[in-house]
Amino acid sequence: MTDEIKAVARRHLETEGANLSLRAVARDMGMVSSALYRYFASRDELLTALILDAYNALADVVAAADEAVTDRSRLRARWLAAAHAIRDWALARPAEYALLYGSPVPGYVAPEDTVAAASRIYIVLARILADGFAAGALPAPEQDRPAALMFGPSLRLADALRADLTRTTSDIAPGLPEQLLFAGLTAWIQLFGHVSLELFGQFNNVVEARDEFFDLQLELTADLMGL
Amino acid sequence: MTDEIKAVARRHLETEGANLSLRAVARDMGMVSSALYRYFASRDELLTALILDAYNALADVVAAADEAVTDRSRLRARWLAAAHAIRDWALARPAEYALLYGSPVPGYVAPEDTVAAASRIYIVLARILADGFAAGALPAPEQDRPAALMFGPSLRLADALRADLTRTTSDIAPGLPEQLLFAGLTAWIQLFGHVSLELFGQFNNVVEARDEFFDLQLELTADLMGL
DNA sequence: TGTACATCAGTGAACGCGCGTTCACTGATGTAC
DNA sequence: TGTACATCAGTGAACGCGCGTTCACTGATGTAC
Repeated sequence: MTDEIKAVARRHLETEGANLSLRAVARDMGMVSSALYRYFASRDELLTALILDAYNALADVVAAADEAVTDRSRLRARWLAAAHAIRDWALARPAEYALLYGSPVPGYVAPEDTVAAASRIYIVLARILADGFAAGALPAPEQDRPAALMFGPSLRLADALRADLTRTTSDIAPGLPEQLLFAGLTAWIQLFGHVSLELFGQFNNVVEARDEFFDLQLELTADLMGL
Repeated sequence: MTDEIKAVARRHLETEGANLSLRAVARDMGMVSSALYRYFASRDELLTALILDAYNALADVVAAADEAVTDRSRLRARWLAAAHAIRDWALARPAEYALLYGSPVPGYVAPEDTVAAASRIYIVLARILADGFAAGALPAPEQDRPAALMFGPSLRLADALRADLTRTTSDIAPGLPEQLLFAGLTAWIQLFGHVSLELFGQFNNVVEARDEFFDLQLELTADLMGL
């Protein structure tokens, strides 16, 4: 029953954005609005449930795409599969993607429990790098490989940033060198930046062949990480 | 007078997001809500005016930052200056940035005239590449330079994408080779992706040393374009 | 097999609020003669 | 210098709507004896 409410609410997100209306949801279900309070204590709680579900659905989809690459040493294939899964999911459920990664909903503050769900996807992505590092398949920062680009003498990490990377590494991918995490964050920005710009309409009148464009961008990010 | 209304409305955007309320704006100005209709025909028209102003303000700031580099051949400095101007502006006016580049406002459709304003900033950015190309200061796609990364044999541009690039080039930076535009688009995604993710809270608990992080990302994008 | 009772999903009315937009109006200011 | 008129910024009431949340309630279903 709460599942049905959430399904209807998700449908409303598509047209109304995050201005989710309890009454409208109830109306769509042929119920009276107060009936929803048997299942959710407030509008914000319903919104939180939707956000949690979305984070988890996305993480599931990405983990499945990664795990579908049975030869775990094919790091590049794993990255491409995971990234495609993210974009496909986002294109299929734009409103839910916007809920997670779009402009913050005014007046809504995400409760603590969303943090863990939000980081699941990052753990999946970081594992690709961590596996590669453990297998010795990623280039060391010094080597003359594409990924080495960013670790030239002029690109020393400041102490504060190094501390961030160390902390995030221990949260998400214990043992991963900070330079690899940095490369991963760069790819992350490129990936989510791409999907967000595309979804939020910034590609209109600029790039229409979006699948091809995305594929090329992905190859770049894979090079950047040395996959 | 319309300026004062817009100023108050901008203040409201900060707290309410795009759920801008005419009545609230009027209240803040000590007026009755219907008085606003002497200046704006509807709520959407006010929103459009705010969006236009924001696009123009951002483009102005970026153009000024670029032009402050008096030696026009210092392409890398010009790119860094422009990019910093974008981020600084976004951090100073997060709500207006979100209005332009965040999730679309449900039910609001931008009228035609916003398109020209929206592309001004791209013209400024593309001019950096165009100047560099005209001066012969940018590496040819074949050269063994960082920017050449993305034009290896495995990264052929599909016809549809090539057509997009040609069209966009003629809109924004006539004469610019499509490979350079592609590099520019990649940098654009990295830049706006970074600013959006940062502003929309995705860096929380991940990267706190954001200025340093941004600087490093920018160096990367500059390398990528061969500046 | 039948009665008494508890559970609990959903109802309907109400509270108090906010919204965009319209419309006839007031009343001050400026202009023309 | 003084009167008549036009302009026009802002008013106030109203329309019709939607919202989240509360509360006492109905009435069907299941359980206990």
